[in-house]
Amino acid sequence: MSKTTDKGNPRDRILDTASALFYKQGYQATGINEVIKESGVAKATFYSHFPAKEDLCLAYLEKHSQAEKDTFKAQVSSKRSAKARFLAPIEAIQPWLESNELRGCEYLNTVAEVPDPDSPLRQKGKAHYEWLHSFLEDLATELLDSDPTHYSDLNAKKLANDYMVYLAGAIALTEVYHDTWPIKHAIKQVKQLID
Amino acid sequence: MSKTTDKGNPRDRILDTASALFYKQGYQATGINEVIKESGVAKATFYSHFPAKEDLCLAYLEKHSQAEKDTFKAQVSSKRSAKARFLAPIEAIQPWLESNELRGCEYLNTVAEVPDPDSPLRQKGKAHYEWLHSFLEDLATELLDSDPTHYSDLNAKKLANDYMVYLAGAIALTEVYHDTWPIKHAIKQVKQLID
DNA sequence: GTCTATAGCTAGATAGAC
DNA sequence: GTCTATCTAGCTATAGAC
Repeated sequence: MSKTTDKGNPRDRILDTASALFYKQGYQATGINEVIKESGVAKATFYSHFPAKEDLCLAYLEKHSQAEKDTFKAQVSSKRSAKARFLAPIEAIQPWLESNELRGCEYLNTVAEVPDPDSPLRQKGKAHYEWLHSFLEDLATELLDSDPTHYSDLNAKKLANDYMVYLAGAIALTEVYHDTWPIKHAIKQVKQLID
Repeated sequence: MSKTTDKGNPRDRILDTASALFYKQGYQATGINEVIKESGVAKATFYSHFPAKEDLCLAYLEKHSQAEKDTFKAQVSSKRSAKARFLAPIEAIQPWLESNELRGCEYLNTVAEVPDPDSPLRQKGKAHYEWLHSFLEDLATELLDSDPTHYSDLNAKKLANDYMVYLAGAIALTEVYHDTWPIKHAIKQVKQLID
């Protein structure tokens, strides 16, 4: 329990602890005292880094958002063909859901807990989905440009919209059913969209 | 504020109040004291009807589930063609979302707040989606049987899975974006599935 | 940065008188 | 069924000593 053996600076310890708890238990169900106790910092230290609970949750969402963007970009970069690059994001989601006990998406879950659409927390969630949306639209454009004749009846914007709905539906239902069939189905369907 | 002018018996008043609050504010953010105060009953009266907060939430989910089943059934019954009947559920969802300030689905929202997949609350949510799933599969089967030649390349089970993913994705994203484009897109896509 | 103490409030739930 | 009072516990957040 000595402070020196704990990895990272206090702020990182707080954020890592809070991230795990917010994701596992939810925002409202996680208390500040719990975060402080588990991260092993003093109360004043906590409040010097995060003036309020909402700031902590914002930092958690931001951190996960950055990590997910990096993961998606890396997955896409590792593929050569435009088709494989297009499919990379949704294919990365299944193992991610499985490694998180099918707890679903941190942004969808947080949005569900915060009724006010103007809340900074919801704006953060929306911003992440908007980033993903434009990321997928870029991949769709790249795919369509790679073989204009073959994909002449497809539209990049519409394809990206479709991708988003499949993706969100699969994540939400995988959590509801606590079963992977929805994400497996969505992967098949997104493949079929471009066949 | 006199008790006699309040409509309904105490249990109904409690349940109606709680339903509105749970849906609008969320499960964790809604307090028992708030429900008791707003419904105008005594504390002991409340606890005689609902031994714990979870029981109240279960009753709320059950009530909404029954109402939604009735709505879906009525919408489908009002259509003549198998195609219109098939599309009725998702077409009913857009006005429903709009009339609820795009707050989304009570089951998706509750599932997001309750991490334990074995919780009675989550089981209730799952059961509702399973009912809808089989309802849509019946409509898909009816549609395919109505013109076997035309729909020879479709499969009712797969079609119902697809319908479910579109539907859940549209509801979740409509809440995230606080915009109706996802449900509008999903309606178009489900139509296209059977064209 | 650390610690303890605590304010001020609200939560879920219970008890007793009527 | 009604009411008020209250218990225990937890919460977010602040203050003061080191």
